[in-house]
Amino acid sequence: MTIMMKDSARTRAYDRIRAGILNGTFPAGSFIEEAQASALAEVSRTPVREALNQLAAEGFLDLLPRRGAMVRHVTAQELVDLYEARKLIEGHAADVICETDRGAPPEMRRLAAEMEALPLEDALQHVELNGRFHAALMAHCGNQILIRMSEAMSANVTRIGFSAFTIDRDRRALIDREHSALVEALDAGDAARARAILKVHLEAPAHILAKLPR
Amino acid sequence: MTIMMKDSARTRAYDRIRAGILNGTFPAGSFIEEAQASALAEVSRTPVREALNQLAAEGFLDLLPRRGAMVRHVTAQELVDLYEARKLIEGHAADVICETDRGAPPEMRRLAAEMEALPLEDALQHVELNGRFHAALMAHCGNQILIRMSEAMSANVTRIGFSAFTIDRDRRALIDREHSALVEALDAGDAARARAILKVHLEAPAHILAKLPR
DNA sequence: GCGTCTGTTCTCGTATACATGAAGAATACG
DNA sequence: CGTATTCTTCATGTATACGAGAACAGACGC
Repeated sequence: MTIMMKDSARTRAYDRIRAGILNGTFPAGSFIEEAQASALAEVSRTPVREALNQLAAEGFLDLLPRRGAMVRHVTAQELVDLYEARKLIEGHAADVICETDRGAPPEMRRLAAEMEALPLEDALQHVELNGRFHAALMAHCGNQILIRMSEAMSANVTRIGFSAFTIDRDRRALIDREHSALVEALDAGDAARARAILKVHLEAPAHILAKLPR
Repeated sequence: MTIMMKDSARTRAYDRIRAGILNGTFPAGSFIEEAQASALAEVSRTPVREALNQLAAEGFLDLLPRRGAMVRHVTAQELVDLYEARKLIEGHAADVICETDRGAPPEMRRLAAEMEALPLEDALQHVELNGRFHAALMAHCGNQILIRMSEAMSANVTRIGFSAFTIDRDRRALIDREHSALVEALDAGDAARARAILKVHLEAPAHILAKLPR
């Protein structure tokens, strides 16, 4: 859905609950009680329920009838699936950009530079910018449906990123290099190279993260 | 989301409103008033609101703050995008099936046969079975994320199918033939042929429907 | 005659009260 | 002492009441 409203009670509830899931206040497997969330967001249960519904639609929660809203475990399989789907969809976007032959979108280059310039301790910002880098790629695929799907997935990618932002120096340098390489491939209109880069860029982390104890 | 509940007020509201959108009770561009929907589903406004939220998440409605829920127009561009996304995702599913080399899922063959045996006047059933045919293809792609995306899209595909179920005899015969050809290609493990069939199978209707006056 | 302003009305957004069903604890029985 | 059953408690699901903002219509001024 992702219809962003100005500043309603529902939005506050959504934001705070989502943050709570990301930062570990609501750990995976636990139940979010409506009264509890209601107190956290300082609103009544009605907007809380709507926020929970939206979060369930985005894959953060499982709504068990008469039981409540359980924070979903991100399974290893789901993680692999998620990155495979991204590879498929972003690969398509790369194809389209190469076909139009107008080079990489300028935001991608800007974001890649920004990420490289980031101090190592700013891991959260790195995750955030990474999301925007890939969003910039998708934004030029010319297909609103795929863009919406990508947005839906990026929520879960962010979630994983947060839980695994203890990325070492080498790994982050690698990510940045792959981003630069992708931008160059797109500029050259070399679809095959772009796909190859996306393949390693999106396959490796999936398998590394999947093996992580969680 | 697609969390199927047993038989709650929310489910009744969802089903009836959805049917109303499909059958034209709520035409595109019109506003669905909560009181009106509440009377239609014979439940109170609370479950109606939750149903509207879900329908908005699935792309049926636009929720305008302080205005109401407007039934979305399906634009020609959106239609083309939708079919392109399906081609991408179902093409991937075909690849996976061909790689595993276990042939087409038996349900696909069964559904294709069922569709061919259908009397011409049973257009609604044809649309329904068509959805299940493609769902059967997706079910074997081994990626839950892509399956969920496909389900989300199939709602809109059904909607378009309903609005355009004045398909002539020749067109339906063509669809059935393409389905059979797809099953055969999958059985042969011929990924390239399967993709080619999906290409025409999913590109043609998009452009035909996009040109339709609506 | 037209534009604007204001008042009314209608619908949505939120809060709260009530009903229903499930989970857990305590007790009784084997 | 262990197990089954029942009762209590508590959270969710649903209904309803209330307040706020927007659209529309009528009247007034230009």
